[in-house]
Amino acid sequence: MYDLLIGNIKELVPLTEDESKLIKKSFEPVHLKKKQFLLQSGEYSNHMRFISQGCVKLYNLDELGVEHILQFGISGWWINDLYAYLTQKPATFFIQAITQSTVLQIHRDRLNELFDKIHMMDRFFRIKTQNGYVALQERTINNMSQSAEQRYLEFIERYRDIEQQIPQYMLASYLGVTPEHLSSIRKNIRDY
Amino acid sequence: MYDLLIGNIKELVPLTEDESKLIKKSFEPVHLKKKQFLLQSGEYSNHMRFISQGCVKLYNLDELGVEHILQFGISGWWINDLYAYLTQKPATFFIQAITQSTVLQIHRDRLNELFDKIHMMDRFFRIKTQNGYVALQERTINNMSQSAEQRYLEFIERYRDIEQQIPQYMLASYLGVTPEHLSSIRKNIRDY
DNA sequence: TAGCGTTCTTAAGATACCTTAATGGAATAG
DNA sequence: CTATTCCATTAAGGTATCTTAAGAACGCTA
Repeated sequence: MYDLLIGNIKELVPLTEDESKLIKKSFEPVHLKKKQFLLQSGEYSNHMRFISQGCVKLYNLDELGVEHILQFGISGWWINDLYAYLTQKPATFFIQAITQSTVLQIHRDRLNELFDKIHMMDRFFRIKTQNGYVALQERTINNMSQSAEQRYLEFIERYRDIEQQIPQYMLASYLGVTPEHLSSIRKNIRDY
Repeated sequence: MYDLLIGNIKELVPLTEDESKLIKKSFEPVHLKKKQFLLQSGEYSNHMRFISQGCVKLYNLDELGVEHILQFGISGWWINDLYAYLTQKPATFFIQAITQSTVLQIHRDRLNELFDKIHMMDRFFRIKTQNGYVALQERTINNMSQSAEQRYLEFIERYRDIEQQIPQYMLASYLGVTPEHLSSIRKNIRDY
């Protein structure tokens, strides 16, 4: 369980054996049943979270109560309401398990200790956040310049592993269209 | 000119006098005339860039040649084709001056030296990127859940200083609508 | 001062996507 | 095993936004 986490970090920065041990000790596992919440709007987000197993979604509700999925997370991904975590303000997002999941989480205080003890942890999160930023930029550009059909086709090609774990209406929410419209897009594709 | 840069860093992390000097020495100024390019698609982006003065835009062109503005940058902001910078692949974006501008830039090699010499530089860019990520997440949510009119009103309230430096058709591009549509939105607002 | 490029506006017709409502199949709970 | 909820599909009518085209206002520059 912890091997996936340490491996994830070592992909980007070097760690000594002692540092790896210290990191492992700082994370605690959380087990989630399907539909269980890891975070709800209004709560405080005091942990950085790494998905060890399963599939979760990060979403918010607009004034009309409509759900907008900002991000999915599967095994090997980090997920959080980063704004709430950084500012220590109440969360505006929900994080909920789509399937039974296991998450490794570290409290902010402990992570800040790691930042001070291990220079490479600062670097790891810098690079990780940079990569996330780049991915989000690309999504933004795609949302601006592509039709819903193009975005759908790109998603299923790129994230086949996620598509197979989520219901279609959640994918619709992520893509920014209604489930009905996604259904009709799929029909058009079937009919060539 | 360099004071703005050092001040920008010291807002987030502490620096010694020596470190500040080292940082200043590592950045070089670039002067841009209106419409001049700082980076063009296809080129390599080997510098991190800080806008000291003026106003620039980061955009790409889609298959039809339509311009999509991903980000504006004004005095005190960082701007880059981060993907191209990080991967050392050819840029897919353009960075172009909207008004006469001054940019301070640092070469990747020199920045990496700073990362090794000054732990706080890793932290600075970690925090800076986190903040950028959070802002981009919020924009993504807004794009998914709000009408063009709501996005326009939010932009002019939040970024009044940018709005006053850019032509309206560029704002339309940033908001993801046509200039004609933005014009009609403004007409509706005038008429209440 | 005239002329030209740039930017903004207006309007008509086209299209992508939404809303609502109804149906049937699949998954889940009791 | 049955009842119930959840999910995907279909279709009709509505709305937001786009496309195209034209003209007006503004500011450079010759």
